[in-house]
Amino acid sequence: MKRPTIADVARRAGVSKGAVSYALNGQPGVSEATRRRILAIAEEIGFSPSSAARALSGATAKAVGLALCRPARILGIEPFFMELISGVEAELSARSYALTLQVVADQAAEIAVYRRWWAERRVDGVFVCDLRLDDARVPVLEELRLPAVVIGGPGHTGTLASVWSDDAAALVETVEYLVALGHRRIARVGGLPELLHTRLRTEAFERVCRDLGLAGAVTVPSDYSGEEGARATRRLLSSPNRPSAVIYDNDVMAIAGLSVAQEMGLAVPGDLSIVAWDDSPLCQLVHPPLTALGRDIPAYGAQAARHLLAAIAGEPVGTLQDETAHLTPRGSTAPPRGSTAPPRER
Amino acid sequence: MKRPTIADVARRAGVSKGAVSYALNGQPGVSEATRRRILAIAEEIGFSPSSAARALSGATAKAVGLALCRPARILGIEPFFMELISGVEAELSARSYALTLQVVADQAAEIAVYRRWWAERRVDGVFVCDLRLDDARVPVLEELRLPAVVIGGPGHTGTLASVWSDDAAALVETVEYLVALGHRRIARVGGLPELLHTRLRTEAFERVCRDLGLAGAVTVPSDYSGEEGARATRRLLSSPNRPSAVIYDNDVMAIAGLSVAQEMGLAVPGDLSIVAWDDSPLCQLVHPPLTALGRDIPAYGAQAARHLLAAIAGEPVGTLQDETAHLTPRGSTAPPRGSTAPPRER
DNA sequence: CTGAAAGCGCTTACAG
DNA sequence: CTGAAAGCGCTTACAG
Repeated sequence: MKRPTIADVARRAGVSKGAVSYALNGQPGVSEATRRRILAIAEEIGFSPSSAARALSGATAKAVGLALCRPARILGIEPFFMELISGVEAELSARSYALTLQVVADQAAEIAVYRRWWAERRVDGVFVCDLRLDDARVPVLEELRLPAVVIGGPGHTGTLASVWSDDAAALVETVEYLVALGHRRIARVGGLPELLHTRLRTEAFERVCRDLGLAGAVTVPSDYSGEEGARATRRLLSSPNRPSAVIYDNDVMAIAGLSVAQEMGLAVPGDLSIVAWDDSPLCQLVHPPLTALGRDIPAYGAQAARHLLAAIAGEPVGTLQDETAHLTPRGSTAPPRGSTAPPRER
Repeated sequence: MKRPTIADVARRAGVSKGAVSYALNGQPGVSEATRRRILAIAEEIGFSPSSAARALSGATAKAVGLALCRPARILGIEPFFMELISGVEAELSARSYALTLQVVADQAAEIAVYRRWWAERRVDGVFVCDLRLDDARVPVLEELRLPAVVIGGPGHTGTLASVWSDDAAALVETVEYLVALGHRRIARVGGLPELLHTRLRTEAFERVCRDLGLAGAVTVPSDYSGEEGARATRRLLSSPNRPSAVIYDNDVMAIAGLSVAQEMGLAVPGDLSIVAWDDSPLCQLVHPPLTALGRDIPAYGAQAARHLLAAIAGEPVGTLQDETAHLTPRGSTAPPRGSTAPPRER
């Protein structure tokens, strides 16, 4: 089957190629009647402008890029990215933008991908995930003047646009909730320490624990995998002053932690309360169901996509705050059991 | 920053644009010394050929497409697609191919996406997931002559290339394993009934149960969600002749089933054995860890990608069988407890 | 409101 | 082995 071109449409409509182009792009230069006739013919013969020709004539590539820098094992198990992508897609496809996805091994490879995309004019803009402190990607994207939206923050985004959610506030709320239940020994299994949002959560955790006079507010780092979640939990639970509550930086580690606790003969929530970030259907599949911090990730992705399209359109874009994760109490949290309550601080 | 073009490279190298093109594409027409010099200059000034210009000159778009037709909720929770994408990417990026991802609402939308991609010349080929019986996408792709690799089968792929895995054999192995343990009442919670691989599994299940003289080999359909897995399990376990073993078509439903069993006071594996498809890290996070059918999904994706690139290159490609899922016995399966053994058939 | 033409940045026959 | 040129299918000033 031969692909129809703009010339085919022009011939059948009895107009010039220019007229077809104007009609298709909603530009002035054709009468309303002609425009309608041209559109009908394009539709009839299944014409869509060649994205290559369009991009080459100085218009946009009508594509944006997303590079993901996580090993396959972790990518698969974290619902976050797929949910984010779903939300991004919903917004993009409504405006006929394509999403170009690339899985990369490390930051250097990711930067190389940005440079290549830019040189190839393959994308009009990019999303940046997993922001780090002094992130090397930020100055590169600024230098290339490639429109970008950082998914994360606040801060450390240079002059790039960004969307973020206040994890620190959510963490404080969680600690206060646990303290209200009577917990005094709270620990945390954190995500990758080099990620900014991990750092922000850790700082908020230490601050609120200090403010509330809680001792031993330790954060054990991890790579988000179930194995590390289990290992961290074992370490925490076998320490002399074991915590009565643990906050996990993702759902998978929380579920692993729940297993470990049960394995060690500790009742949840009787002996140990558990809170998971990234509330997902998984949290409700286990017993007891997990108290979790959740928010609408597809909506977050949609927000990021709108922001990026605005940046590409040349609109002034800055920092956009999305909703803060909210706590959904479920069966995995309760007041600490009297018999196992930690000794009162003195 | 101005993007370098082939003319910039040609000028600095003191050769024609044609020579640069030949050098870059490994074509004859330039001496080895000149080629090396040109490549060095391209590297130095960060030149990559414009994908649009390249695509427009009749070369390929250097991109392939993947349309996913599942709701966000399900996409996120199934590690399958992200693992598949990881494997696909590994192969594509090694050959500088981009992956264009699109989430669609239904088959009609998916077909529209294929037609648009084709008309726009946006991709050189596509992957087709979730094959159905009499799948409407197959004749469309044949008509468009858009290179495609169906991920699924066997059969029902028309003249399209495909990669598949023998789910029927894996299912038979699983049933035989359960029967060897002493189970006589085996049920199954299946995936979406309209998907071909669900159908093939169901047929294999019914066949092997008939061959082995097992009664009540029922398959309850589902949408792969934890909720439906839980509902189906409740229904199965409260039937008068409840099964002593259940096979689930994915890991999430198996975990939900485990929860339901424990909720209903049934011991796993004492009162109920559980087997999950799609062995994933999740299966080892729960208690007891789940006996599961697994295979290397990133490798499957890589295989599919190689196959698609071969099809795009015009090589004759057909049907490729990938490894069959293998059963990993873990704590969720055991001989049925004597007291709860089903009455002997007579 | 419409038509003829240049130009985007490549690839690829075609001469030399 | 190299250079000059056509052409891919659009968009967009520029004349009419």
